[in-house]
Amino acid sequence: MSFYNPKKIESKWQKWWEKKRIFQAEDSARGKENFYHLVMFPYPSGDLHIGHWYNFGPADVYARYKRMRGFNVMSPIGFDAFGLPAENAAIKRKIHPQKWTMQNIKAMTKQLKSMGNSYDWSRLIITCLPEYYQWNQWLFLKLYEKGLAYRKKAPANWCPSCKTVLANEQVIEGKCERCDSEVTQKEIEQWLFKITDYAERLLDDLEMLDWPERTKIMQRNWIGRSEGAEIDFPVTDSNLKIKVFTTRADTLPGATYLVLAPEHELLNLLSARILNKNAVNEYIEKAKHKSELERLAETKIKTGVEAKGITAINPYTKKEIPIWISDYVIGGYGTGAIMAVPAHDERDFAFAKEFSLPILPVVVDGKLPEGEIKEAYFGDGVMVNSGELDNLPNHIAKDRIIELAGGKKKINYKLRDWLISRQRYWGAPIPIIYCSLCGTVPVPEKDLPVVLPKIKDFNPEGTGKSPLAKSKKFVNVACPKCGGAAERETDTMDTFVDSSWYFIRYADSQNKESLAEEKKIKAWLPVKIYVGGAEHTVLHLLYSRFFTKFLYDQELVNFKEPFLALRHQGIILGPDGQKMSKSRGNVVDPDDLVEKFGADSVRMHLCFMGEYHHGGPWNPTGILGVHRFLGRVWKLINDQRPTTNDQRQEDKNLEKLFHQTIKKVGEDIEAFKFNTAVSALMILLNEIEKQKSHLSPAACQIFIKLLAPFAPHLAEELWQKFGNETSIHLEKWPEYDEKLVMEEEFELLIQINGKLRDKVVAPKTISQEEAEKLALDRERVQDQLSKKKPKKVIFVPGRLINIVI
RNA sequence: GCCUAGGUGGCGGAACUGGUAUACGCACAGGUUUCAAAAACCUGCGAUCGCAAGGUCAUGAGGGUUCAAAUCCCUCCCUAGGCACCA
Repeated sequence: MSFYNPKKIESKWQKWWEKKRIFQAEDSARGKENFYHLVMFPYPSGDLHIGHWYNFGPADVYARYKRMRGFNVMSPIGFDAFGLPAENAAIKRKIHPQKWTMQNIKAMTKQLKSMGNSYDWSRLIITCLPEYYQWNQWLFLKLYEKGLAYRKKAPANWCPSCKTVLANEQVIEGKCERCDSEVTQKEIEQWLFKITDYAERLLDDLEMLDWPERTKIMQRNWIGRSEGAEIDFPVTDSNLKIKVFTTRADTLPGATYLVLAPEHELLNLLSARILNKNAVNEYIEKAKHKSELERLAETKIKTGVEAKGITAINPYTKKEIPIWISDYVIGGYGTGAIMAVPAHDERDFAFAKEFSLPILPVVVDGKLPEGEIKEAYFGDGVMVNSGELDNLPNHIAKDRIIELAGGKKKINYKLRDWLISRQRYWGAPIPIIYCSLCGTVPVPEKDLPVVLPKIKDFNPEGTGKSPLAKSKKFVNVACPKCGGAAERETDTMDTFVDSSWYFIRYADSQNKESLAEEKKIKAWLPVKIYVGGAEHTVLHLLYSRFFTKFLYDQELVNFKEPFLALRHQGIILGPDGQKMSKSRGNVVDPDDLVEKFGADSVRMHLCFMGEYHHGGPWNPTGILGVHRFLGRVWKLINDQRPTTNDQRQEDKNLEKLFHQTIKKVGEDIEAFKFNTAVSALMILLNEIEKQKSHLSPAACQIFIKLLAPFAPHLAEELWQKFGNETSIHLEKWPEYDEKLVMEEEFELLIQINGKLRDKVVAPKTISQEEAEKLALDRERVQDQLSKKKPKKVIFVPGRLINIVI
């Protein structure tokens, strides 16, 4: 008798699966429906951590289950290989980003293979290779062609000391992470994708997705549709107008001043008329030192300055009102200016209080408040202080006011265009050439890819440009139009561009002629189920949806949404309940666990830990439970491996439990409730052991099959010990008998006044009369009743009877 | 401040549509086995009163609805994740 030794069997089966190409997905398989199962591809940061395992392990349980349910499953894997850490490593450790990245990929591939997941490695994608990113560039050109890629000045975090652009991540409390000097905003020419053109569709199509409701809500909020009106406020003694967006046009009569964002263009146009130029400029300068988040986080104290010398006219009341500047108004949202109605908006109210500005109520519920106004009123009511519209309900007055003020109705979105320019080396070059004669010229398709050149110096250049700008060989190029001297764009693309379409590439990852062959796209896409972290609820998922819709419009794909179903895994914290990090020293290394318990135990423990989307602190001893369980399974099957002509039958109750377990495990995997599926298997094993009876070969094989998605190596070993020569993972999932799942008897609960007093076994179909009789005959019930008459009897068929006295 | 989840034994967590709260596992305690330890196996394990039978109390706190509430409603407290003062 051998002991369960995962080390002996796991690598053996991993190699066998690879050799036999068990998990390589054919583009079509006879009689089988294609099923595209996808996990979010990892960034090659160095080591696979337990969080990766938590994402990939249980997701693979699902993939294997689907395969056994008769689907032709494709489960691909790859690496999201461009990004900031590689460039940081280059600067810090003098190692080329390419080398660093490829080293990490090599190490992580080895770790990934040790998990024994059913990946189709033949479809591997590495986004930093030209054969991948040329299609990034190709997509850029398509977007450019359709007017959806454009260039404009946009702010970037700027460290004046390092003379470099910083990512948000590199700004720590408003300071540069390297040199600690204060970060400011610098306006530079950058490329953007016009995702806002798709706002409506991105919002509407959420309806058709099987996604977690909270993820949909977050996307809806991010897109942020609001219906309102645009109203022009003429500037006094000028032809200029200040455009304002409002959802509460009914409160226009109460707009007692305007507030402009510090970056509002009008401040430049009218700077000559501003009397307190110094104070205004100082305020604008200060605002540049705040990140948008900081500006918006200052909830209580409002700052601002009046632009003295310029005023505007309220287009409804025709009254002259002052113009203020404050950073709680954001340039990038709406029109960058608001009409302030302190009586009916909380923020305006706080601002008006701070600077003693007039507060004029125009909508009241009941009668006009007397004396000082204590808070803003947001509800509905009737108009007051509004001239001819007085006494009209505000929602009726709204349209009249828009009309009278010369405004027009408008739908506004919070969503902003997607800024894809990165002033960095380690990314896909943007395929654009600037010619002094021809202007902006896209690189012709035939010249793709624009290969990222190998350079040696990754330190910032000092002008805010990418380190690529230092490579004369790269920059200087002949204009594709006129042949004259021209220069290449030196910014690279946001890595989110790479990950916004990678799921399509898996359908045909080796294709050299196109992004992917149409036939193959049709065979596999859209993704049936996508599994990954909740940290991607907005950006990655929204960008992927945008790309898909764009490709749909170009008739390059035939589906509108990339991921039909979505599931998130939770975050595993360190044993101390804190986020895992190397500096805290609370990182759980999956390699150690695999070494000690085997991959099967690790993945099964991750399944068993708790609800999949919850996560939580890592329990260092908990894994022993499933490890023991697998050892017991090993012993059970090995001990009583019977001959194939064994005709023994299980006892009735055990047979019933088998069928119930088949049902439960299948349904739970389908619902991503891996924890209760594992528990059901444990209950079944406990019962088998309790009975101490030998199992029939059929029962043994059913048990192994149920275990196969969770502990694939162990299951394969036991399966083939039975004399089977084909992989268990291509076997059919066992069926259950609906009749055997049903119970004929149950424990009737007997309650008195809602308290449980007794139980009695009864047939499932027992009627109320019978149940009542049964209950009232019980001694314990008689004692409780003690001659009192039941007032009321509640009977829940198949469950309980409650006697109220 | 806003949005979204959550809060159940010593711990991770179960609990269908409101119907046996604490499944399954960890830890712990006692036992079997052993020269011994480990492993394995068996038993016990929410709190409290009781010799026991059994009772009473417990799902963040407080109220409510109901024959019956972890589950539904209201108020409050705490934790996590997200955020964009969005006009």
